[in-house]
Amino acid sequence: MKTLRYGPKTIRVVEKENDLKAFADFVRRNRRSLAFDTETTGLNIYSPGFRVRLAQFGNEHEAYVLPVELGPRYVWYAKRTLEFLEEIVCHNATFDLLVAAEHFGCDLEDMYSRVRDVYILAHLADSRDSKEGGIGHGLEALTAAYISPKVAEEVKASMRTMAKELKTTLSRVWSEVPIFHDTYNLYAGMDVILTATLYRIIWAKVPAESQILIGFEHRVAKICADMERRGFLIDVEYTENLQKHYLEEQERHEQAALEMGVENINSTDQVAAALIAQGVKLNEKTKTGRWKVDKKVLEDLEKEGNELAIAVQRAKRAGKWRTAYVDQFLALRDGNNRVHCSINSLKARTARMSITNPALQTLPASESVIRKCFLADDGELIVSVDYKAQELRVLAALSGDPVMRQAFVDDADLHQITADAAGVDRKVGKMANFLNVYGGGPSALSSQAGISLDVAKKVLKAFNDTYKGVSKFSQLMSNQAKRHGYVTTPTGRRLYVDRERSYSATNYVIQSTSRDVTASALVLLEKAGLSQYLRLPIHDEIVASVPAGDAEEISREIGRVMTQTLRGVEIATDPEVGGRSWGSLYE
DNA sequence: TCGTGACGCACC
DNA sequence: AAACGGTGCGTCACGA
Repeated sequence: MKTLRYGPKTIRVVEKENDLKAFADFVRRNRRSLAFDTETTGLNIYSPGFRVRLAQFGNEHEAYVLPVELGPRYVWYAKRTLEFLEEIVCHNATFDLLVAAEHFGCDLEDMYSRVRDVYILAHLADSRDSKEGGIGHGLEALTAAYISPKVAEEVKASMRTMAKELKTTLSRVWSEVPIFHDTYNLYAGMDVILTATLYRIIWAKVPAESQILIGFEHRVAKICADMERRGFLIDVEYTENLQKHYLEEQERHEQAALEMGVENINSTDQVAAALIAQGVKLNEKTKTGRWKVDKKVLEDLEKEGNELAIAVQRAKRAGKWRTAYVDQFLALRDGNNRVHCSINSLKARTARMSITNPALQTLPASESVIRKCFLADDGELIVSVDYKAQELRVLAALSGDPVMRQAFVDDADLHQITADAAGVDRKVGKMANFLNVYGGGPSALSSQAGISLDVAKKVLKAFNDTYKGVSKFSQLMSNQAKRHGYVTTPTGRRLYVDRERSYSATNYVIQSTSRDVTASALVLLEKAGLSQYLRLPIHDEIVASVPAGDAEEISREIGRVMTQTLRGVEIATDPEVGGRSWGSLYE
């Protein structure tokens, strides 16, 4: 056994099977609670080359590092430990627990019932990222804020030195470093010691009114972890054909652009220069003073028949859709052609979820091509259940505005009501409704709707006159934000608001409460025994794959379970049954 | 060679 | 009086 020290902290590295006895004694002494972490070769648990290298367990003072890469005996000890502990403390539990489930054979549900995630606690304490004036939620940022900036810096620096010493890049260190490298082992051990320490400190930082959310968030995280693990089947043949198609299209339009003097279609500077050389008059500049060459500018030029604008647009879209979507789907699939995205069930400052690798919340919805890459399982169909006007219903519920509430009781057309009140088209009424949820002002409405500033002001005034309760509610939220620096949602979540942007308080509360409605739906669906069908949560929508024979019935059942009542307002759902592919819902 | 800001664009 | 909320990702351009 190798012993390493970092100040008063001790890291013991199990080097031989004989050392496991001491580890087992340590676990018995610390049965009540230990922090757990893994070191792996990469972040994609399901990619063919993925390996788990180390498993670490520790308390605030002492850690044990197990070289699970070296044999099943070490893996067995890690597994038994995870089954034995009364409490497992992690940072970003989903990753390490999915590793344990997939590579140690542990039961996800069993582990999650005993797990506490420092990431979740940190988010409940302050949901802001460091860029938004908060602390952030990463282990390094939390260590710097709550333990010591010096420790955080030293741990980070040690990784850089290690990469240099091994003559490799930071991203490759994790798969290439020798398993018993001192710095690597020290880092691995310190991770759990810091996690255990932060756990105690951050518990105390969660506001009293938010503590009710702790159990809830762990449940939601577990359901999302199940979805990640299940994965989403892709149509490989279709996706490969699409890849070829976009590559060909991209090259063809790039060639056309080249002949018109643009070498790099993604360089807005080059495109602007070429357009000006043609005698085109550009009107708008970006805030850093460069010519603005975005979709709208290019579309306007296309209407005038400008060939370069057409080529640039086509090439950009084909390139982006290939690299950001199609290529990624193929690269990220596992051996069974399933894609396992990462779902962060608690991400945004409003607690909204986010999905990455690939970003399945942001696939094009205007066309079905990209979503057609995803399939329901064999013998199943895609089902999508979304909330009807979720955020506006939540706004009606929280503001208590009688006109808006009644509109939803009557299932009336809220956008038309706003439009009629302002004497404008339904389209503008709809924009005004959404803009109000986003905290937008007259200039935003004016440019978005293509109406004059005066008319935009009148429309917003009409909105405020029609829904007086909403105006009052916005005032209240904004005043609370100014007075305390934060607002609290009905679910008990504290949301800090920038003082100079107090107008965003209403949006934060509405967006966050809406997220909690969808997150509650996941918990309700699991309780109802429907969670095995779930594929993705997309803000106000849940995507599922269900047996074809019972698709109609199951979709209605999912819709029923998801339907909730908030302060007397029904947050109603709209179940849809598609075909075999996800894209079938977008045709 | 890397990290970062700006820009643009995909979604709710 | 005026105030557009929340994400992820690819590329370019630039600087350490």
